[in-house]
Amino acid sequence: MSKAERTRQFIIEQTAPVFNKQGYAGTSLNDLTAATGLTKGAIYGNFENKEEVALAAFDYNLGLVHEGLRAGTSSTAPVREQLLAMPRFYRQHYPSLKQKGGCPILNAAVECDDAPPAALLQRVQASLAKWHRNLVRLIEKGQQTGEIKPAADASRYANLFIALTEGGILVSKATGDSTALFTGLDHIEHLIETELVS
Amino acid sequence: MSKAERTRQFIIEQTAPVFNKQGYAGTSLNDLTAATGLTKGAIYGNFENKEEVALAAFDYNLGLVHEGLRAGTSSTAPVREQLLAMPRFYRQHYPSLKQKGGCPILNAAVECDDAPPAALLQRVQASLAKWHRNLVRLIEKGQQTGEIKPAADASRYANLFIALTEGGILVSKATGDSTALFTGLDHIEHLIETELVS
DNA sequence: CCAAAATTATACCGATTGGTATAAAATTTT
DNA sequence: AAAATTTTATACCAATCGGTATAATTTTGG
Repeated sequence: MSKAERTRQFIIEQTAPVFNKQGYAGTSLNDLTAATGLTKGAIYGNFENKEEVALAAFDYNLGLVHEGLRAGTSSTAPVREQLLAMPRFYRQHYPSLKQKGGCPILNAAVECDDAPPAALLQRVQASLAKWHRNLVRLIEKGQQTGEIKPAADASRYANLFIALTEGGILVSKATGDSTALFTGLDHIEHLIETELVS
Repeated sequence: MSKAERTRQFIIEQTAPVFNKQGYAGTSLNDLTAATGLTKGAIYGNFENKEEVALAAFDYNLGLVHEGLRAGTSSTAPVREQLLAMPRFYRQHYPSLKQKGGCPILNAAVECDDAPPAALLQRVQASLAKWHRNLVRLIEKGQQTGEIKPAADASRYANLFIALTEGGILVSKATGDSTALFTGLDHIEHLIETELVS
């Protein structure tokens, strides 16, 4: 790992929460130098422009969530357990997520769904599609093994789980009260237990 | 209505969708003059500063939604009908809302939950609290009249309805596919019919 | 219609924006 | 350790930022 690669990683790690909190357009180069203690020269020696730092920071922020979600369960565990791992993760790690600026998909989606950069919107769309796809695959796998009711509409439940999670994070973050999120997570667990698990 | 009052209202109406799309910090004075065809002099003759325009634009955007919600039902109608009016409103008016930049509460909440202006965050918190309070009051009113099951936790359902709506708007706006929102609205209606109405 | 007042346009301000050229410093290779 | 290369710091650029002072223009009241 060369010096430049280490510096590049350092810049990403230090600026990622700043981008997540202030937005990708709302974060200035001054913010980046302040967060890293480096100068513009160091930043522009490792990145083409500000957008490239922003995109790398988004990937990093998303990776943290993805990693935490994956760490909560095993792909060999019962489907019920794998499904319940998602609300459990957000319940346990919401304080940490909140401290880092909240859900990166949520923040980035609002920022770029009506304005550039298009590259950020593409990442948001890809991550939402992946999240949905993973939930659908998991539910359908459970239907094949008989763990999940065969009549359940996998795509519908995936949409509900994502909306309840993101909507809950939004409200809880804005109000400073985690009740809204936890109520949504409770409901996700309730749906898993009563409408999905056979 | 004086000339200045008309101009002030004109500025608000013309810039409100721009603020909602580009954000309140992300909209420049240049954007305001471009959207109105006026000059800085006209804008600063009617507003103290950019933040005052932004706050007025948020109030206007919120008022449009509030007005549409209120127009969909009567306070003398059955509680079931009043509750169902909310998902029905979002189902019917989502294209129009999307065109104007989406839900103003959602957009403003993400922008100001980790950064100034504090005045915008206060408005977001107040509007979320009001939305929640209205739902709770409506459900509890239904419980007093026997229209709603007495055991139902009003606050919990209010949280679920808000999260499902906001989360659905977020995902649908980002993906360009209204399915996510409509699935959430379906579920709200389902909860009203099966768990609230007695 | 005229004069006083209110409203809008123009020109400008310092500060900050993203970005670059180049020099200094640190790393890597020999 | 010296030389070659890479990496970082400094100084600067034009453009844009929010905001203001003042002049030109409209409205408004008499």
